[in-house]
Amino acid sequence: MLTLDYSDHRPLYEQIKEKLKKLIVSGALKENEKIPSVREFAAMLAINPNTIQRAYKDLETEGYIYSVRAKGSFIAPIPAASNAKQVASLREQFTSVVHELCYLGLAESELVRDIQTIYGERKASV
Amino acid sequence: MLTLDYSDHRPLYEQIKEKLKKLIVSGALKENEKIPSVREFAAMLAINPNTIQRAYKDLETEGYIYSVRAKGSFIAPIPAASNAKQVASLREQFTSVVHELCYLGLAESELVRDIQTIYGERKASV
Amino acid sequence: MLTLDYSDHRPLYEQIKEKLKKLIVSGALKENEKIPSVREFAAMLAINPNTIQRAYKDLETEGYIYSVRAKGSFIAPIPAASNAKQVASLREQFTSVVHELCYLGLAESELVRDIQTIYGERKASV
Amino acid sequence: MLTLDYSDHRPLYEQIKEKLKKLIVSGALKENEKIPSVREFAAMLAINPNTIQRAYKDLETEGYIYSVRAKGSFIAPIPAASNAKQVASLREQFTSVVHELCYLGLAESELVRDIQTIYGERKASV
DNA sequence: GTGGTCTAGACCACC
DNA sequence: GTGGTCTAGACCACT
Repeated sequence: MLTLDYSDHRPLYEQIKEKLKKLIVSGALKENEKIPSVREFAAMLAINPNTIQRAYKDLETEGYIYSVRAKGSFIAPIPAASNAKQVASLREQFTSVVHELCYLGLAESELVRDIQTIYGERKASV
Repeated sequence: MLTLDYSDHRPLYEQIKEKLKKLIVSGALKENEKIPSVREFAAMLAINPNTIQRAYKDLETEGYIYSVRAKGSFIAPIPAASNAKQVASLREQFTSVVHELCYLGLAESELVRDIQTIYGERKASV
Repeated sequence: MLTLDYSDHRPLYEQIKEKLKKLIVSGALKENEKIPSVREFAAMLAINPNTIQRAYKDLETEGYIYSVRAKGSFIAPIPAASNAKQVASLREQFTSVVHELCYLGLAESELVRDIQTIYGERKASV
Repeated sequence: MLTLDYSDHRPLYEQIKEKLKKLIVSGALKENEKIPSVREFAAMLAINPNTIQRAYKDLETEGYIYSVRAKGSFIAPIPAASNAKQVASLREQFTSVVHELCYLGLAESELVRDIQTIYGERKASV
């Protein structure tokens, strides 16, 4: 499902969070789909279950997954009303990265094309 | 010139690097412009000169500034042939953020407009 | 493991970087092999741990080693896609040295033989 | 004739030495050709004549140029018996660079071709 | 015990 | 005065 990169300096739970989040926002994991249990996942990655627990808890707080006691954890539905704070923060990150790519000489058209591709995929899958 | 956030968990030199980089790529600091000396900057921020030294050294190896012994440190000219690895890494970050913003429901047009604004400013300043 | 030359005008951390790099590219140190800890190495060379830290950090950003917090530092796997800038710079150095050796009258065949020996060893060890 | 790079961390006289040496070994400057006087050269580069003096003196010691009092400085003839020490040092540098390029995955044939090109040019010019 | 950050203070080369 | 190196010693996060 995903692989760990020990040469990455971030804590393991952050890596796991990020990779799961990517699978969710990219549409690879669908609404209400079941994800592995904490213990299962920990066994698969050969790490401490607490690390998975922490990642799942954070993702639940951020609204990306939900857990049902004795059932397991599932992908949350796409939020209808988006979190304004979260969007603002991401948009700041977005403009920052665009500034840097512009500085490094990447063509504007390439970025616009990337955006169209991403939005196109999403529409198609909905 | 810039302020430090001691509640931020990232190292001080990373914060300094990031903020200087933003000033450079946004065009606020021009080619060959002198930036404060190591000691001067350290005094302004009330931190140890070694911390500034480290930030400057890193920015120099990344190609954003250059230092001349006994002269000072200066903004580097915009790279003609950009580092392919660096661009690739930033572009990955870009698509990742766009995926997330798309998931959260931000309109495609907003992002495209942001890009046009940023590229427009740069053209205007050249 | 290696010795320092205090009569050399270059900084200690540069000497350490260079010698470790030679051990890596010559194949004396294998992928994922553990190298001495920062403190251990510093004690062996009778220098300050910060100097080793600096050498390790530089080698990590250059992609020759990787460090894992609370685990140690290790030889990085051989890069699949090599850094174009780095190769270009080394190749320039290469042609420059060849020009000089040619000027000094060294036979072309000697250089070609050296190259075949080096590439032969690598193939054999893989 | 040559340009200075203030972002280079080496002393100016070393930069000048290196660039002149390259012009000599590459054949761009021929035997007994006159090179600019110390004061002329210093004026051209807008630097202190002492810096040029130092570069010329070093190049003369190493046998690349010779000076005639009241006449000027000239390119020395190609040495018949080469300095064994110098060749050995360059060859060490050579094998070191080749090892690194091999490690980074550059094809053996590319290096051999480079050598053939360089030696070919020299033969043609003699 | 590991890598990593930061401080304080010294010294060097260069100009 | 500048950038740059090195030391000594403290503290942190993570396992």
